[in-house]
Amino acid sequence: MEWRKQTDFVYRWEIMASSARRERYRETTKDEIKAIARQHMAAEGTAALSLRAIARDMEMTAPALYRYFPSRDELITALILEAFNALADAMESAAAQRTDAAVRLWDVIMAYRQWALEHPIDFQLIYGNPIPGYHAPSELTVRAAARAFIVVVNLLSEALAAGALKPSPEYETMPAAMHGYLAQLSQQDGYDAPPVILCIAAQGWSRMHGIIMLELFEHLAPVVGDVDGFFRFEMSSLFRSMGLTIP
Amino acid sequence: MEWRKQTDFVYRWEIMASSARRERYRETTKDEIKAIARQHMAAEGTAALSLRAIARDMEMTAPALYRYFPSRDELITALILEAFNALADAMESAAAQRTDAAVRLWDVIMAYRQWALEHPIDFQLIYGNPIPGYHAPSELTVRAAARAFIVVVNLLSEALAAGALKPSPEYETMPAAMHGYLAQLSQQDGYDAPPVILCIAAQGWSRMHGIIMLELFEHLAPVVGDVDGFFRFEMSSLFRSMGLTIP
DNA sequence: TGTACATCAGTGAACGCGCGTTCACTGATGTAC
DNA sequence: TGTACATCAGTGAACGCGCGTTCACTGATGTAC
Repeated sequence: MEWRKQTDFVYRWEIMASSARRERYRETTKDEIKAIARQHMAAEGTAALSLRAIARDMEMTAPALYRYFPSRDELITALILEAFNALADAMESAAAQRTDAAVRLWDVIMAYRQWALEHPIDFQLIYGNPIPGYHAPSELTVRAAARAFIVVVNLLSEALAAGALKPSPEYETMPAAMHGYLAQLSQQDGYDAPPVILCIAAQGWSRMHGIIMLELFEHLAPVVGDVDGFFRFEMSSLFRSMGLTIP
Repeated sequence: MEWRKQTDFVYRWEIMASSARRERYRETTKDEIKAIARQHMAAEGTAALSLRAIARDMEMTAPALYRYFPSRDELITALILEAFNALADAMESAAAQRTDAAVRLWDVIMAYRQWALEHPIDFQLIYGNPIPGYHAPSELTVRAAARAFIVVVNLLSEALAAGALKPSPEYETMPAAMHGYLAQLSQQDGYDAPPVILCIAAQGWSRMHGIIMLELFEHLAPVVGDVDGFFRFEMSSLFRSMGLTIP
């Protein structure tokens, strides 16, 4: 049966080539589904996502979508994970442009807000109200969310090591429970940074988040007028308090 | 027609008494509708509010609700306005307990977060994703939202006047556009405070908001462990930077 | 006080709509030898 | 290379559900004199 092995090999090649083509087509269609889902959410809000509406826009019938996603919830999960990763990608690529840690940290912060403003729906999807009836598989989302946080933590660590970051003595007054948790967290993968760094990262993150969230829903503009200026001013203040020079 | 006037008077009394009773009943029912609406949103998310579901829970038919609210959107508006006012009430009452301005400011900040945690749905309703298909009448909501902000502004003004609040010189670097807007805003009713104060209020507000929003959707606990401690620590830091003593 | 009338809360049926999901199917494409 | 077979995308009908809103109505309560 020498020839059999031979032909088996050829067939396997052909299978691969063909199924790869099919696979590529599948991925394109999946991407289109997700893109249209995002369009709908942008127009009507995250909670308005509907398989039938997506199918209508794709000139397909609704059951056809079940070839690509086993249910509405799995589609939402895919969108959420993609959003978390896109945000982290944006931050990582911003961090990769320049050299100085403080400058890169600034770039990352600006990239975070920019991504949020350019993808308001994805931002709402990951950080806003949950969609009725949907429950995120937290083991997946927590890990995806951590990626973005780690970018900031690493830059802070770098700045600390370089002596650029000088944490104020007030961090010695950090609550004991929090310090304990952070000390334990710092041993986990991706988080090899002292509690002070993790605390600063959390502060920076929550301050950014507050402004962006208020900005996204138009609560901030009536109060400060120049939201962009306010954001930069607030972040400058944070940098100054850490002894970092503002780019 | 002397007697007519007499009876007219009596009748008007009776009308008042009866219609007042009916009016009271109407208000009770309206309150019940709103309470059940909140229950449903708490269970399923703000976007899941449904008149039919409310009616079912009240053992009524759905059309009956139209005696109390002309449409679903008006019910949502009522809920939003009530939430804004309840939050402002909580803050005002916290501000009224003690005497020292810094202490009262601290109390107000704690009351803000406490209200948010105790009324997560109302908080999402006013500060979270909009409900699909609903558009808030901004002329009403902006004014309702301002009440809470003004409480903080007034306390800061008081602390400034008393010499307790010492704004750092970094406020001189405030963006020009923002400074201009705040200067103009300060002339409006309720806002008689210099730009520095309005800027500090906005900073405090957005910092609180970021933490609470992340906390509400369970994003913060995995990062800092002790959310309560983190919030107090972050607010202490703000107080320290303003020269205010921490209660 | 009694009586005709007006007001009001609430009903039940209906309209027209949209939803997620299932199922048996068709027809095209790829696989096996 | 030709042919039988398997895989896969997509259809169309259906299930059972829920939604906001309208309409003509009933029956209780309040009003007017």
